[in-house]
Amino acid sequence: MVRQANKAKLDKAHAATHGRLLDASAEVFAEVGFRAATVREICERAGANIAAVNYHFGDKERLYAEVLKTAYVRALHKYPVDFGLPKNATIEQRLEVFVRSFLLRVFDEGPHSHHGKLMAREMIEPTAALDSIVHTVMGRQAQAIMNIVRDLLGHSATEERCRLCGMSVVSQVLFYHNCRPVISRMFPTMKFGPKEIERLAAHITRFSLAALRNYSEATR
Amino acid sequence: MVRQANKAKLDKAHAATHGRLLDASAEVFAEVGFRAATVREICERAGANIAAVNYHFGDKERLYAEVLKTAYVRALHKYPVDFGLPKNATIEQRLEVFVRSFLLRVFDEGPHSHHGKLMAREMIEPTAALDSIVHTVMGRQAQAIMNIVRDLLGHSATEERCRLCGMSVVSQVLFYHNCRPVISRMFPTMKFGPKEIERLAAHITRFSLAALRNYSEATR
DNA sequence: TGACATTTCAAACATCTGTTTAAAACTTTC
DNA sequence: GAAAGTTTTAAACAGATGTTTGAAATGTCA
Repeated sequence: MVRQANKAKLDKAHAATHGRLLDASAEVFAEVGFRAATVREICERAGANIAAVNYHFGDKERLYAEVLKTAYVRALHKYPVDFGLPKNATIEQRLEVFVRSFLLRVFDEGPHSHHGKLMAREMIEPTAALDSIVHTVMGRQAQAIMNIVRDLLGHSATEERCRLCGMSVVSQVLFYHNCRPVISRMFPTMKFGPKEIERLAAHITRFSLAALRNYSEATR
Repeated sequence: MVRQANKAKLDKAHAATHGRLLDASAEVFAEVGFRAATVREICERAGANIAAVNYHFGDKERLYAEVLKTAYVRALHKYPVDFGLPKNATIEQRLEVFVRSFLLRVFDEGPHSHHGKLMAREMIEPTAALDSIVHTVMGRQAQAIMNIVRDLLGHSATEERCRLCGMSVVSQVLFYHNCRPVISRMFPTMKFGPKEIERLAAHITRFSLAALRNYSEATR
């Protein structure tokens, strides 16, 4: 039996702990991964009881799925694929904007930004939550870079070639984020602040532009 | 008190289980990662008792460190950076050989080849074992690609530019391996057999050659 | 053969983990 | 204000995990 009447305070309390659990668990999941994260640590950071996760989300796995999805959507909303792109942009601008917003998205580490770390872990150890993401939000990103690449290669380029070249662009962005443990051990001076990210964006755009413009002429 | 005398059978028995433990644990560590791997599973596959890991290696962590190091060294020995490179090779050949042997190394999945998977996990969740690897064996690889890049960019290129371009090459190789869960979900037809790896090597070499040859002319 | 060393073994230990439970605290509704 | 519904709480549960232990088995060597 459901009561439709006014129950503001209860709803507010429910939403409050629900939200605190989401925030806290996003933090913990990003820090140590799904498996190593404990519901005890999550609940402690959320200021909630040990049973809160099961009461509000059913189990740890469904909590994680919700965390991953919202982190992805939020990051894509904060840094859209066409972030600040002028109406009649050149193809060079389109590539640069794609690369820069992608970098900003994965490197963003604000209190509500865990998309980069969470996705990096999904790459190595995928969970069930990854499937729905790939086939919904991620597809649009793939289309965006494929269109840019096709315009640069010329429309006679095969689908496979566009795909490979698209991945060559994407790979460069992900490398700096996902392989940071190795990079920072090998080049300890390398930092990843806003200024450095801008330099990275410039390099990746330049490297990729040179490659795509001269791909057909390059002998193997 | 140490006996120096003939103790062949004991030594053999020791070395045998020691080796079986290394093989079995390499398998398990590669499959599920350090944390999710259980010594029970490892010992079962090795046909050894639960206490074998602690007796032979002290603890799980030291076993892992030995597994990682030997896997890396073995892979680099099987596919050296200059794998089949002729004496007076062109710069194009040097790049292609670097890319191909790198791909073969990370994608190799024989019964004794877990280097790729182990290192992919190290990237996301580094253990203490990574430090020693980076500063020994990995440094040589970095030098190899840096030399190739410098020769292609011209010797006036700055150290930072060579570093960035070197990483742009490396990133493409690692992407196809490390991000395979996403790739195979997005493009289910894509396979990674020997033939496909050869095509990948050709693409990455071609893309990178076009980029490096025209890097200085590319406007941003 | 018998004293000693090494390796293997089954069992137990201590700890940690996600989840469940049943009662308590709180809120809403009438 | 009392009944009903909702959320929180502390405690317990059941299973898994790395490690330890002390005895048994196996090998070495004088």
